[in-house]
Amino acid sequence: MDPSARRHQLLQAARDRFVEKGYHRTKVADIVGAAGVAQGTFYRYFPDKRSIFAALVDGILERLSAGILRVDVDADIEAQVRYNVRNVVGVFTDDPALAQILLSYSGFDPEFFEKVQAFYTRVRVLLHESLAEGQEMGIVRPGDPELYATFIIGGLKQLLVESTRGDLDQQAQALPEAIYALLSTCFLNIPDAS
Amino acid sequence: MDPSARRHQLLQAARDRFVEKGYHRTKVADIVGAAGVAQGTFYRYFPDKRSIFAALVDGILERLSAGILRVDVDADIEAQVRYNVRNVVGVFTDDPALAQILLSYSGFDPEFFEKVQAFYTRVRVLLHESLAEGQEMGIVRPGDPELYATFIIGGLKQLLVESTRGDLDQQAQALPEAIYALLSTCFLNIPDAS
DNA sequence: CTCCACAGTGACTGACGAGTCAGTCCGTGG
DNA sequence: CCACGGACTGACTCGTCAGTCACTGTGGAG
Repeated sequence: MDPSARRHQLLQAARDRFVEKGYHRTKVADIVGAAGVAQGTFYRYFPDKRSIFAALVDGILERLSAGILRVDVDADIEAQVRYNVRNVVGVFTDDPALAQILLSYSGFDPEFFEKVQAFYTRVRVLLHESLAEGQEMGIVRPGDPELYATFIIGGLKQLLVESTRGDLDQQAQALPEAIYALLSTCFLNIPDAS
Repeated sequence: MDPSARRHQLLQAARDRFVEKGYHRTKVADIVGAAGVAQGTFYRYFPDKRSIFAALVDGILERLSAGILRVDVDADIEAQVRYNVRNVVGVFTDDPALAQILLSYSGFDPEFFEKVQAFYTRVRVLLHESLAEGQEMGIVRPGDPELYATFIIGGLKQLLVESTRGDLDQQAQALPEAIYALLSTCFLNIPDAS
C-alpha cells in the first residue's frame, strides 16, 4: 500500500480511538487493530505513541491557522470577521472527532500542554491586536482588549465543543451566524453602511 | 497522626503532584513520597489512585456549588451577580492549584470526563434559566439564552485559567470587577437605579 | 527464474507501576 | 508488665504495554 495512505489510515484509526477512549487508555494495539495492521507496522510510520498524537494536533493547528486571516481594518471588517468565524467553525464541523481532541484537551497533562497552549496563545495575541486596532478605529467597544480576547476565545471554544456533540449538520449552517451575531452585539460597534 | 489530617496531607500532596506533572505521570510513589509516608499507607485512605483524584474534584465542585446562588429576579440583581462572580473567582484564587485541575481538565480522557462535565452542565442549565428569566424581565439582552450561557461559561473558564497562571494577588481584587463589567455591558441591561 | 529491497508481521521482552501483605511499631487498657 | 488493636511500612508481585527484531511475503529489476 502507498505509504502515505497507510500513514493516513493509522492517523484516522488513532484519532477515532483517542476520541473514544482518550490518549492514555488507547493502546498501540487498539490503533493497529482498528487500522488492520500489525504492531510492528505502526513503528515504521511513527517513532512512538506520542508522535501520532502530536501529528494529529499539528494537523488541526495547520488547518486552523490557514483558516484565520488577520483582519485588515481598512477593508470590510464585517465580511472578514464573518469569513474567519465561518472558517474556524468549518474546521471543527468538517472533522468533529479531530476537533474534539484539540478542544477538549486544554492541558493538565504537561506532556502535550505546550503544543496546544502555543496555538491558543498565538490566537489570543492576534485577537488582542485586532481588537485594540478596532478600538482605535471606533469599531470595537472600549474596554481591556486582552480581557476581551481571552473571554471570546474561551466562549468560542465552549460553543464549539458543545456543538461537536449532537446535532452538527443543522448547526454547521446556523452556528457561524449565531456566533457572529453574538460577537457583533457584544463587542463590535460596526457602522451600519459598509 | 489524626486520620483526617493524614488524609488531608495526602490530598495536598496529590494536588501538588497532579498540577505539576499531570495525573498519569504522577505515580502513587510520588504522592506518598511528598507526603512522607509509605506506599501502603496510601491505600489505607484511598482504595486506589483514581479515588484521590475524584476526591480532589469533589472538593472543588462542593466549594463552587456552595458559592453560586441562584439569582432571585425580584431582589437586587446587580448585587447578586457580583456576589456570585466574586465567589467563583474566590474559589479559584484561594487555591489556584486545586482550581487548575478542574479548569484545565476539560475532558478528552473519559475516565474523569463525566465528573467534570456534570458540573458544567449543571452550571449551564442554571445560567440558561437565569438568563431566560432575565430576558422576560427585560434586564438581559435578547437572544438565545442557551448560546449566551455556553459562551459565558467558556469565557469565564478561560479568564480564570489564564489568571491562575501569573499575578494572582492583584487580580484577585480586580478580576471579579472586570468580569462583572464585561458581563453587564455585553449581556445585561440593568436599570440604573436598583 | 533469481535476487533484492522493503513493507509488513507478531511473538517477545523489559520496564514500569498499581496494588498487596506479612510484619513492625506504638499507644492504651487491663 | 503484657496483650491487643490498629496505623504504618516497604519489599514484593503480577499484569500491562510500549517498543523490538528476526522473520515472511511480495513485487519489480536484471
